[in-house]
Amino acid sequence: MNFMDSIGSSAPEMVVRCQRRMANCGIRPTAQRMRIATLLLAEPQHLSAEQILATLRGNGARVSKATVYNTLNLFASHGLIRQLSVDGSRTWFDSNVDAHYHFHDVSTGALIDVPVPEVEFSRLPPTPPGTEVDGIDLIIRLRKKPS
Amino acid sequence: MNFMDSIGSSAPEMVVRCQRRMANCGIRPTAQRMRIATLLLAEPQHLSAEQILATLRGNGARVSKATVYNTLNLFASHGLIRQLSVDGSRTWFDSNVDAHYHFHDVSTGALIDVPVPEVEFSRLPPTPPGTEVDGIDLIIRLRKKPS
DNA sequence: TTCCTTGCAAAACTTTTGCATTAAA
DNA sequence: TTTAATGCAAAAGTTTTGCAAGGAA
Repeated sequence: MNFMDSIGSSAPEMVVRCQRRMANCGIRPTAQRMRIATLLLAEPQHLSAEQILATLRGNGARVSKATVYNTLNLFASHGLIRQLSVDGSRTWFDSNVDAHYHFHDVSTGALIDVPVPEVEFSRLPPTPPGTEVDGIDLIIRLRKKPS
Repeated sequence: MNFMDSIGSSAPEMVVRCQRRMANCGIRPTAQRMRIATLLLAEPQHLSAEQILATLRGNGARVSKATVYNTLNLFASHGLIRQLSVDGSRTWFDSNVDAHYHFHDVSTGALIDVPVPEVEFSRLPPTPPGTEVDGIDLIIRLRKKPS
């Protein structure tokens, strides 16, 4: 199976962009990796491993669950994607690796990006001795408004 | 087995306080629940279900894993404790139910409380239509300072 | 050939559930 | 006595791992 067979109906420029991003990390662009990348990196979104597996198989791809997890972990370790823990039930893989925050609608489960400029901290705690800030995970939980 | 047999060596005033807090929620103070409560609610801390099970059994208690999970979920649903998702590997049960945030030291795994007054938001995003803020989960990830 | 990747199945973990037994009101 | 809680084992859900087979360099 070659690359072009493997990527389904993805837009050519997206395919090229994924190849470039993977190459920048020294990740070999195999058929399965390209399918996962062109699906997840197509737009800013949050997908679970199971969703990715189901979508790829629905598109006729031959992919194993192990490869989906291995690939997502590989991508995350190279900063191509980000892993999110929202409620502990499963991991969400976020194609948006720019700094940003999240809304989490508890009633629907929806996860919505919040751009950095929409949040301003006028005060942050001093970090414990010997440590520095590695990143800030902010989840604004939402509920349905009663009225 | 009666209450006094069940609570191990907990300070009497802690036992009474746990009984009161459970009574306020209409939760029956059984032996296992009292042991779990007097352990977890003794101070502000973050414990996993497995840690609680191991500690209680180390203290000579007869408790099952199912009861630990059922009890922790019961406590959480009544607002006696709070569940935290930090890295998706497991759930942390937080005895501090006052509003607060967290440091998470990625290199050690340590979880440290950050009091509300130490963080100030000068800007927060408008909530999507029909929703309102239910709560804010803030985790400041820490790494070892290199120098 | 040599090294890396994949698929499959099994294992590992965390958490939940069914059901008979026990304890509490 | 009547209802609720517990323990155990099994099940369920997610993620990882071992290993043989397949593919790329």
